[in-house]
Formats: sequence, structure tokens, C-alpha cells
Amino acid sequence: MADLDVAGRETGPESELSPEQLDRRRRLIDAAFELGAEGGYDAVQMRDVAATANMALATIYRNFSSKDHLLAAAMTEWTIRLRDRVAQSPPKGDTPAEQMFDVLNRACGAMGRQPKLSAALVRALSSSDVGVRNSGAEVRASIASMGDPILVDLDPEVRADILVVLGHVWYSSLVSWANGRSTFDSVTIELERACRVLISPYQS
Amino acid sequence: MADLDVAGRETGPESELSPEQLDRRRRLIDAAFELGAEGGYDAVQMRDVAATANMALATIYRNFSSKDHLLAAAMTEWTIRLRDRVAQSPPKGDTPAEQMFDVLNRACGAMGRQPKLSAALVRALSSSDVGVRNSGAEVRASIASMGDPILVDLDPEVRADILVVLGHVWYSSLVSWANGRSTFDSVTIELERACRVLISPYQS
DNA sequence: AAGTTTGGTAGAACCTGTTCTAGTGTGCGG
DNA sequence: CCGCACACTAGAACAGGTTCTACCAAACTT
Repeated sequence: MADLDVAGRETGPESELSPEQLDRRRRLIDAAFELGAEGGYDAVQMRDVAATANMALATIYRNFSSKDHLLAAAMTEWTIRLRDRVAQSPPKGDTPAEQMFDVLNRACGAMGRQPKLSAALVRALSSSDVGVRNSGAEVRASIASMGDPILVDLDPEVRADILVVLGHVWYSSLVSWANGRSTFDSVTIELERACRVLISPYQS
Repeated sequence: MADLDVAGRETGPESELSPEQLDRRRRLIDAAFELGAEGGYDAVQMRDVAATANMALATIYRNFSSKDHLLAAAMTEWTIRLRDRVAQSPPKGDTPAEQMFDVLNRACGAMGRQPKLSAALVRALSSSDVGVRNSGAEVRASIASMGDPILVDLDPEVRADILVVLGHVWYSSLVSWANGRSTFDSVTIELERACRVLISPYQS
């Protein structure tokens, strides 16, 4: 276990975690969801998380390196659920640009329905905490994987470039929104704009 | 002055600020630059800023609503200086995509030479503090204004869309870097990629 | 000139994320 | 059975951003 610190445990082999530890982790993430849904980022206070999850404050820090790490782990879970749900129904729209927008917008729609929680999770994603790194990468990978099938007809390199740029737009506009600098509608607008200007010119 | 709180003062008429106040503001931003250049975001501690600027802690909060607001104001200044410097020499490159990349990359190059300071400023930009809003918008406007002349031949709407998307990429990759999630090189790579995939297809 | 307003100062106090201390089981190799 | 390692706990302690208290001085009012 020498190569697994509290931050790395997140990505380490699951088998390293005992059932009790998995249960604690679950309770912690659920507590984060609960408090975040009610009052957003500021309401996710570590003492309250500990109380809600019925464990000692110090125990949280045995599982997560920081508040942001905990929230980012919650974000990872949420994103994976989202991706699976989005993947169930085929994208609407006649052109790849429209389809891509539909997929991204559906994913964001779920966030719009839980604004306080989503804003809290997104805010955590832009923390400099080391434990957050992997979560951020996983979230991005989920986003990319939602869009990948839509662009199958494009040159692989161009496709990858487009997806990466879309990831940037997705992240940047969500952070703007999560920090209260723009309305949720503007996230939609930015995504639509990006899909249009990025994908349309490549349509054969 | 009823419509000017501590956050709004930033954008209010300059005439509202007395010379003494302007001097204090100057000393504060300079202190932020100094401490940030030495030790990055964490080293910009409000008690130290106060000491460096030779004023009381509470006085800082009369001029800026938060640490992040102070750093964001510093970022605004820095960006304006940067823009003016970049505007002096014409962009290198044969195509608009290359020229745009050259401009953005020169701007980022200056940041690479002051990594701790730049990272501190960028980190502040993603704060949810209300005072930061305007600074963020101004920074973005500066970025857009650097690129605007390069794309004169494009349809104005497309041009605006491209600049906005580039702004997202710029912001997103810088935040990644500032939070230690990627190297500075990757900022360059992301910008190059975005310019290529966004602009090339629109070249007449 | 007295009063009021404005902005400054020193320093304590407060809040919340994070860490530390000391002590309590619990499982396990010997 | 002993001792040890390890995860957990309660609660104190610490750190740094932010706010509060009490006080002061210059400028403006009348």
C-alpha cells in the first residue's frame, strides 16, 4: 500500500477497501449529496457532513484529502449516472452538431434540476486539491464518451480535437454558472454555440 | 453613492475615488503582485498583504470584497498591460489560425515567465466572490480584443462565436494549469488545437 | 468652533477547513 | 493469551479569510 495515500486511494484497486470502508465512503458521499442539494457548496460543512454520516470529523480525512475531494468524488458518481442515463435514448437532431448539442444539453439539464448541488460539485472540480485531479479527468472522459459516437464519420484526429474543445467549453461555462457569473440558460447557449461553430463546417 | 458597494466601486466612476484611495489601491495591488510572485496563491495572505502595503487589515476590505477580488483586480491590470504589449508587434504566421495562436501564445508566454503569480491570479478568477465578476469579464474582453483584428475577414457572427469559444478554451486550460492539473506546455497545446480546429475550416 | 461624516487603525474575535492528541476497540501473528 | 497494528472517535487546537469593536483624525457642515 506504499503507493496509495489518502488521495490515491480513490484510484487504487477497489479490493484495498474493506466493506466497512466502502460503507463509510458511501455514507460520506450521500451526506455530501444531501447537504449540497439543500444549501449548495457553503452548506457542505465538514462538521455537518461528519454528523450526517454519523462518523468523526477526522475519519472523513482518512477517506478524502479535502472537502473538495469529497465533492469531486460525488461529482464523478453523478456524472457516471448521468452518462448512463443519457446513453439510453438516442440523440435528437438531424445534424451531428444538433445531436451533440442535444446530448450535452440533456446532461446539463439534469444539473439544472439540482442547481445547488450541481453548482457545489462543479465548484469543487476547480479546486487545486490533489485528490480532485482524477475526478476531474474522469468527468471529462465521461463527457467525451457521450459525444464520441456522434462524430464517427469525422477524421479521428479532428473528432478528438472537437471533443476536447467541447470539454473546455462545457467546463468553462459550467464554472461560470456555478460561481454565479451567468445564468443556467447561458450554459445552454454556450454549448449550442460551440457545437455549431465547431462541428458544422466539418459536415461533409 | 447608493448604488456602489465595495464590489461595485471597482466599476464605478473613477472620480469617486480620492487620490489617497487610489494610492491605497495601488499599494494593495502591488503587494498582491509581490507576494504572489514569490509564493503563489497561498502566500498572498491578507495579514501579509496588509503589512506589505502598510495598512490595516480591515482597510483592505474597504477596497476589495475578498482576497480573490484583490487578486482578480491585479489580474485585470496584468491582462491590460499584456494586451497592450501584444498589440505592439504584429502576429506571426501565414494563416489566421496561426496568427491567432501566436497572439494567444505570446500572452500566455508572459504568464509562463511568472508562473506563481499567474497561477495565483488565475485561481482567483474562478472564485465565486461577487467582486470577481467584473474582473473576469474584463479579462475575457481583453482576450477577445487581441484576437478580433485577426479575423476581420470572417462573418461577424462566426467571428464572435470563435472568439467566445477561444475564451473558454483559454480559461479552461489556464485553470487546469493553475490548479496543478497540467503543465504549462499543455496550455499551449490546447490553444494551438483550438485555433486549428476552430479557424482553419473557415478560411476562404 | 462644535458636530458629523468618512475612512483609517490596532487588535480581538469569529468561522470553517484541516490537523493533532489521546484514548478505544478489534483483529491477528506469535 | 500477549502485544501490536490499524481504523475509528471525541474533542481540542491551529490556520487563514473575514468581521467586529473601539477609537482616532481629517474634512466638511452649519
